[in-house]
Amino acid sequence: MDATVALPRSNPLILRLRYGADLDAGDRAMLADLSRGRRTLEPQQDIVRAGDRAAGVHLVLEGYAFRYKLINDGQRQILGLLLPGDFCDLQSIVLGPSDHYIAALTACTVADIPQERVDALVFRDSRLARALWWATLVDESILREWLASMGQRSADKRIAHLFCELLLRQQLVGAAGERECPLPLTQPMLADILGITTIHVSRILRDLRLAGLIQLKDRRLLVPDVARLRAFCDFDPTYLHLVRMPDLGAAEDVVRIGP
Amino acid sequence: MDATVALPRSNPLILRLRYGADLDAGDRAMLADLSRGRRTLEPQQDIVRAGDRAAGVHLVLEGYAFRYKLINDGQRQILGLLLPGDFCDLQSIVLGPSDHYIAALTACTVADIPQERVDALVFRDSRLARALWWATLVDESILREWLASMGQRSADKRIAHLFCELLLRQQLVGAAGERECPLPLTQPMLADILGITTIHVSRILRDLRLAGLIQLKDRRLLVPDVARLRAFCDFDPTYLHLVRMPDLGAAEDVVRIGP
DNA sequence: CGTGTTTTTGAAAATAGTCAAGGATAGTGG
DNA sequence: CCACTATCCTTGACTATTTTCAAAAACACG
Repeated sequence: MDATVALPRSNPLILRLRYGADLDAGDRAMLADLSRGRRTLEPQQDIVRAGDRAAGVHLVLEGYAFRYKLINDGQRQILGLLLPGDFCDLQSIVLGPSDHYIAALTACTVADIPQERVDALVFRDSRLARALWWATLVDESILREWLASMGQRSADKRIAHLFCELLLRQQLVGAAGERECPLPLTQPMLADILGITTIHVSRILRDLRLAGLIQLKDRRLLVPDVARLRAFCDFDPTYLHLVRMPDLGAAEDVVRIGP
Repeated sequence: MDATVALPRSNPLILRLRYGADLDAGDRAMLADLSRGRRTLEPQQDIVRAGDRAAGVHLVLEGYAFRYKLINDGQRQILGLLLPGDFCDLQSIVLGPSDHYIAALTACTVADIPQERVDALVFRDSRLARALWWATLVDESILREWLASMGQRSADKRIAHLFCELLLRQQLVGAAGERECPLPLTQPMLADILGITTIHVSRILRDLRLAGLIQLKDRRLLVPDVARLRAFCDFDPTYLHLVRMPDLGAAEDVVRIGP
């Protein structure tokens, strides 16, 4: 990491919450302050284990993490991907012991935020509380879209939809270009996201490549024609709730998110 | 709060929130007060439409409702079932326009709660805010379990798991016996919950019946041996978060929830 | 350079979907 | 009370999708 301290400008949490509420400089300072106690994790290292009674909350600052559950005899379902600016387990302060695992997907840095500091934000300051609540509700909304995808979309559209989502979500925190982004997911992991086998993932990715919809190289995804991929899988970003609510103030610094 | 006044004992919201926080009589009175302006809905009638900018929030008091999304050319994925005591759209106060539909499943009565009253609870009173937040987080937890079920469980275990969940959730609000409960879901609806076809649902229900795991009659589910059904589908109710957190006070009136 | 994981492919088997049709059920209006 | 309609439920035969099993090629890393 480079020597000149972490700038609020590039703080992924602040970037993420822009759509959740109209934060002033003081709010942003408080959020930036949450990112202080950072820690680096190896890929595959657990951040939260099912049953853990958390002493605090974790915030992803760099890299990817993911939620998962283990069903039956060790089958893994990945329940969500956590990008920079995403809280891992904000729910634990209210819900108690986690019902699922969270692990680093890539090498990543997370902030460990002590319980009291979160309590102070969530239960006392209503504007920041609202912003944080917004973030967890967007997570829930993504979960609903994944469930709908799993139930109703064919496997190829399911992958395409996931790629559209990841491209967009990474753009939001400045981690992606217009048409390409990091994609540190192996095929076994994609399989555990999509609920299909690794072998099937391989075949479908080949088909998408042959159809000219995507290119994969060096753990990066390139989408030659974003509009075409979106049309293919019927991608509608409404569920990411990136439109600021009118009564929350002027949207001075809203980022453009698409074509 | 004295015993003569309106039914806090049978108020489904109060029953539901027992696990979310330790509410005193005043809290319970406020919650009971939310159930005042009630309205009756026909089956299939929409409560919330995707895109709606809600003027308030809806709470199910009697009957079932359900969330759903429409994908592509009208395929429906059911995203959750709402039982008495469940909020339909608490998220809308923070998230803005809904990204999905909510409709009555059976005839049901809902309370329409104006925005300001919810704001007053959610953003000012921290104990009730916590209880309400807990409820939305349990919803999210159920959603995660459904996603895991969809991705990793075979169709027969998926149905069995859903039945275990419904039996238990209805017991929590006093709507079910030890081994049986209402099941107002048609097979086409089950299909849209489970992401399989109606025909397949029919065949699997027959198999479960033949295996002696369930009985269906008059829109009711009877489970002859709950432990056996739970074992069959690996049902673990942890995800419903029915264990009161230790630091929230004594669990004087916690209900037993299974063997 | 070897070792382990990831990716790819082929062929067989299992699971789930499609098409078609008949029976059951509930509600409607005569 | 009965026909009439619509939806729901069930079954059979066929098809498509996805998994399983097996094996080899590509790649990453110490």
